[in-house]
Amino acid sequence: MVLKMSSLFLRTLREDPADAEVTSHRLLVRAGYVRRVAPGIFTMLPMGLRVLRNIERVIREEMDAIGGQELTFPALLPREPYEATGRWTEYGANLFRLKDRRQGDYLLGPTHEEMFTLAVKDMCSSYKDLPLTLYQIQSKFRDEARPRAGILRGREFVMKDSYSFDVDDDGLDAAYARHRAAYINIFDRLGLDYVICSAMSGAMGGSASEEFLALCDIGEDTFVRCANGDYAANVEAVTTPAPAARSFDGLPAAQVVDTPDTPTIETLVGLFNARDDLRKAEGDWAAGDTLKNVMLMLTLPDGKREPLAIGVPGDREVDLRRVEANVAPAEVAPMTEAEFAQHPALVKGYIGPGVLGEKNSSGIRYLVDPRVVDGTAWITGADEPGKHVVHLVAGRDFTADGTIEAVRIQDGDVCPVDGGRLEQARGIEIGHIFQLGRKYAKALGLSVLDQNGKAQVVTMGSYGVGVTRAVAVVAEQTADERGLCWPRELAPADVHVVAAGKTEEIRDGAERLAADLEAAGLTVLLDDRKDVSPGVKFNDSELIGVPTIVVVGKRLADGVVEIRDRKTGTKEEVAADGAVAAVKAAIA
RNA sequence: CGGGGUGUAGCGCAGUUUGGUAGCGCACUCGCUUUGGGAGCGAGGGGCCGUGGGUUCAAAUCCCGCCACCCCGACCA
Repeated sequence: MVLKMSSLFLRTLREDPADAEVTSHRLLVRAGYVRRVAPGIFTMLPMGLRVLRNIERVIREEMDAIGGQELTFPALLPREPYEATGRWTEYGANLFRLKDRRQGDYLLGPTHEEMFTLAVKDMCSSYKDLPLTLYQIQSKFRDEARPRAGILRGREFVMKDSYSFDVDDDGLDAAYARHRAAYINIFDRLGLDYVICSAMSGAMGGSASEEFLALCDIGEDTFVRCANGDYAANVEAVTTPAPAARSFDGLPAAQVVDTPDTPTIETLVGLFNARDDLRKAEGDWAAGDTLKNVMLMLTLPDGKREPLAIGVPGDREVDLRRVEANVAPAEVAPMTEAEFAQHPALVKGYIGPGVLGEKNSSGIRYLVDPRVVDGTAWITGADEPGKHVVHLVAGRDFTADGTIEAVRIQDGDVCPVDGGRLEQARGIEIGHIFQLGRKYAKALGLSVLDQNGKAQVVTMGSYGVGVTRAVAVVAEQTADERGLCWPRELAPADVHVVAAGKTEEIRDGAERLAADLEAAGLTVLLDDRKDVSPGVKFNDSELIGVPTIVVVGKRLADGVVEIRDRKTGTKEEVAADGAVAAVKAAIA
């Protein structure tokens, strides 16, 4: 195929569009791949569509390779199935809802668990029909509060979603593993730099869950990884290795101390360090030796509110997103003054484990950071104005109701796998695999008969790839200061032939070469525009980002054309009559 | 939903402070020249200046309201 730029529906922009900030958005618009229609809604122009289709092809090949069967559900869906699973309301404002002329409720599908589940219910009734993996590549609709970064986060976007159906948990594990391997193949073939992160399965339910995050500074997800490369996790899902419990032997008795004028943890620690009689066994007291108790309110799905106290080392902040992930589906907010007032046992600024806990005077559930293990000694509030308690030992002087991952993760935190140092990085979620379990099958009545003729609720896995997003992420990761720079597998063409010069010889030579390359099975982008100077064509070729560029120009008279590598910038002169072979060699 | 910013030609912008014929660059059309890194000269076409009201002899410009969009945050795949 030869795409002639003289007639191709393509227009490059000399200047950056004013509304584009991030690299991929800027370049995809400038190079004529996409156009914005409305916030978070984009048109794929011919060049953009070619890249999108290439990504889809890679995904189809890998999904088919693990036995996935492709189908397509409508995007316009009736309310009822989503009512049955509760998502008509639970999905919230992000769901595009609409009415038909008879006032019937419809929605634009944000994801299709319900439809897949019902389709399998419709078609399958025996364990012999399973295992089964179905997938589709289709437009999804989510009414994002704030679409951003061009096609990176849109309100309409193409997604590959697949679902596995198994009779038992072993089957689900196997399906999950197959998808994981397929996703690794997909993202490797897309040439992406990514990590696989442990993730929370969240409100969707289910157990195992991993996210594929493409490394990217403009990414919306923060994750941590171990410097040794053996661990990566979404911040919500990071687990803190609990230190071994220590013996109580030889620990001083707890002691209540007057602590006037200690408004901050620093001043508090300073006071204790200044008192010889309150010395720590070794070294000085530090902020991390204090136990800070943070009061929160949970809002449960049924609307009930419930207080929660969280104890963390004083040098750490509480990360509400992590708390929320761990108490899902409840929502979390700091306790208000009015709510404080309803709990007389709480002395603001001096709250300690003395009153916290379901068995103590406040009756408030008390969860602590995993670092608070038996045998650790703390400085914390004494539940009286102006007083703190020191040498308060966990397991001896107080017991919490449990532990919770609540502290904001910091660089240097300990890796739960090998004890190495964790570091934070930003990423963009391009794939997510997780074990849904039986939630949807149960809600929609999907079961099959097993060998014994007994009905078994089917267990499901759910696996997604953001296809539109992948276009942006690949652009983001590969672009340089000159423009886009596609990996071969995804490029809108195999080779970009530039006719640099307006003589008939040059134009004919370029057209002949394009035809020869086409005959050799390559897709060719041919810059045959007349009245466009070579400089413009060179710049456009670099902006557009086809990986191999062949310049047919003044040296054609000597029987020579130039092959350029877009990524490295290297140039090589080859004989014009051997150009096809040279290009094929460059591409291989 | 909170904070900030911007709406003027297809794109990028000036003009608004101090009211008085709507401009510049790119792109587009025609002619001549030019042709290996965003060519030159000449001649053109294209605007309800986001929107509604108000002030005024006169509003892109001043006043009030509304809307849209972008960015940051919250939220979310």
